[in-house]
Amino acid sequence: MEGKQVKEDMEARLLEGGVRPTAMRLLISKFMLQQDTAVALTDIENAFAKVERTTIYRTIKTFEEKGIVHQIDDGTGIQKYALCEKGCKCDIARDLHLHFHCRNCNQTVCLTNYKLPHINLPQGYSAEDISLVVTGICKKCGL
Amino acid sequence: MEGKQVKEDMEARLLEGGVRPTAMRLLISKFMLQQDTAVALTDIENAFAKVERTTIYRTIKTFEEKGIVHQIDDGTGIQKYALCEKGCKCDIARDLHLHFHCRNCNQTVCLTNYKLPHINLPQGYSAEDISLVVTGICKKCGL
DNA sequence: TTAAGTATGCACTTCCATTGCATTGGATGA
DNA sequence: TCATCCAATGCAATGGAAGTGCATACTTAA
Repeated sequence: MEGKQVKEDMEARLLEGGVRPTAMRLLISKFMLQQDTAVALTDIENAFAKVERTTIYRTIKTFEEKGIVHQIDDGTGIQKYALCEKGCKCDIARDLHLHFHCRNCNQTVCLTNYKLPHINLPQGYSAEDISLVVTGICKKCGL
Repeated sequence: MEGKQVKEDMEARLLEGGVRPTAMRLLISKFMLQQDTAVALTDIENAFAKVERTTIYRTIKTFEEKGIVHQIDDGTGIQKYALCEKGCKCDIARDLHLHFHCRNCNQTVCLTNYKLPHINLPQGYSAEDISLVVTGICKKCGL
């Protein structure tokens, strides 16, 4: 029952984003929903051994274009992704948030409650996107 | 005369950082000093066609370890580097600054006058490094 | 001048992102 | 129901950048 609910939710969300909710896409999006950290392509690949890398790659790209996931560059050089929150428009002031990368466990999390501070820019510069990544030791590793 | 001054300055700076000021290292550091944007390995490689990639790579790594340059991850997936300012200890509150990446000209600059705002973290998390990159249109491209 | 340690050059590997093309599958209209 | 079309998926291959092992050249100090 819970599973079914989740499935329907994700399905609605994909449709809303203009993405056809294929089995593959539901699978991948549900997987991402279950994670509490940002995932790399390889993570998804490992979770679904049978699925082609390319498929995952393109699925994620589609999600990204449609605003279903956002990309995170945590400084490791490996692209990570996390589901956007509901109603997210990736608006700088309202939706973008802080990311934390733990150098010990190598995991990256979205701190969605920690929005970006206001940032001043020199005259003539215009901001379209902001990436704020704090690196250090996370709660789990810091004990 | 100016050139000589620069050379001596850089030499002093390398020595200060505990790096032997070889011809190669002076060359590379001086090149970086002249740039007003962060440079990628490839940029340096192109500037000095005769020099081995690996040498540049290791030179930069050395610089980075000794706190002479800092690495910038501007979201392009390509590592960029810029000289630290004098007296920089890469201290979060005092030295770290904002980076701006222009999606038009693809250049990344250090806005050293724009220090990082204070950032709150959830209980249990500790910050060691912060990367703040704003993407958008720079002054030159925005006209 | 020689020995030791460091820096540089060359060749090679690995990892991940990305693309082209063939194939499958699902929606749609006849 | 069947034919058709387009989107999604799978497979193979490419490309770009980071990184490493080893041989050689250079510097410094004894």
